[in-house]
Amino acid sequence: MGKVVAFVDLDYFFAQVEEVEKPELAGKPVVVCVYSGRTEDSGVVSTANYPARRYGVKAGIPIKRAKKLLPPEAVFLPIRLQHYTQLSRHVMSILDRYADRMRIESIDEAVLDITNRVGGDFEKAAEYVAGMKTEVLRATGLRCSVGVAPNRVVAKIAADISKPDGLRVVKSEEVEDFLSPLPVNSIPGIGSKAAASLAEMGVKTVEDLKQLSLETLEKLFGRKRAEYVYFAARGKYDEPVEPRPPPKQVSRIITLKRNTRDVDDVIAELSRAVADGLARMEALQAAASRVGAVAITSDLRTITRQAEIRPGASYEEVLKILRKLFQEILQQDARLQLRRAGVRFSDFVSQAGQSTLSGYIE
DNA sequence: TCAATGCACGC
DNA sequence: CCCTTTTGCATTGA
Repeated sequence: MGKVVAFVDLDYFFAQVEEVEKPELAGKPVVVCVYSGRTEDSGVVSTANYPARRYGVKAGIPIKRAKKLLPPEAVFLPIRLQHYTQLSRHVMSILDRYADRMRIESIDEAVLDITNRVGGDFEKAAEYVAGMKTEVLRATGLRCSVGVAPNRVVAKIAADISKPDGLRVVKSEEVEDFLSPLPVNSIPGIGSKAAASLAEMGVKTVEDLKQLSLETLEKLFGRKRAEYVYFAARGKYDEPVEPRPPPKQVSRIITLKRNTRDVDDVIAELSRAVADGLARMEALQAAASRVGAVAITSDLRTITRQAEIRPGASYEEVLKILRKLFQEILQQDARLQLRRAGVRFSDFVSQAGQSTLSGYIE
């Protein structure tokens, strides 16, 4: 028997949370912002609600540009990530009760295998999922969009298309007709770069994409991605719904008050992020054996350097190594100015003889 | 095999 | 006209 998979996506999540908690925002454009602290209004839009989107405001655009696009009644709020995380957990705990197996994809997305819950029946799935949406709404005030399909890729696309507050079921026999007319970038994993190279070849829709051989795709995307795209375009990319494994790396990045090539400045401004990253590692019960410096230059290029550390290295030890790494980066080009700086912990090793390395053999 | 880079995707 | 943050993965080049 084929699977029944539901993909749940909380609508414009962060902005929706603000709307739910502040009824006076009703009907107004709401923009949740990541302020970088460099100047007043420097930073980007994290999420915008639908009234704001009508003016062309969306995730990723500069706050300044959003202010120009929107009328005076628009409301700009700073991101409250911890709060959204709490609400997300609440929602996920509800969703979990509706699933045979669930995978939390991100703060606002989850994939549920509901095959047994609905006896493999897509008609039943529609009602079942509608009930789930209602419970989430009653418990939290939040609306979500849900796609139901035989696998997670198609389910995600169905959820995307149904937004906001949507519910779209795509039965097995409907999958091909559902996918064919969609633009190639509807497929998760095909972003702007991949879509652009495909467009150059005249490939615009999933139907067009299906005409390309595995070999052609391989030349465009490399082996792994080609295989994924090949099957995804046919609605046949399938994998079991399994919980997300623990993170393999922890990183923190900050925007510097001003561009600099002074290592002391960089380290001073980065220190809080380092402490924060170490706290996250502690919470994960993980110890890194590598640490990396991430430098973003004034022209927004990214340069990275890594070094080995003693797993469980202290804050001071980490700062010392980071200082060396940033020095290396700056020395490679005397003209470099850093705009942003970050730290990355990776290559985790865990205690008690366990190994996080997948290739580990007893 | 390792280090560095780039793409994707999310908000 | 301005440019945040986090993680995973694949490719590339040595």
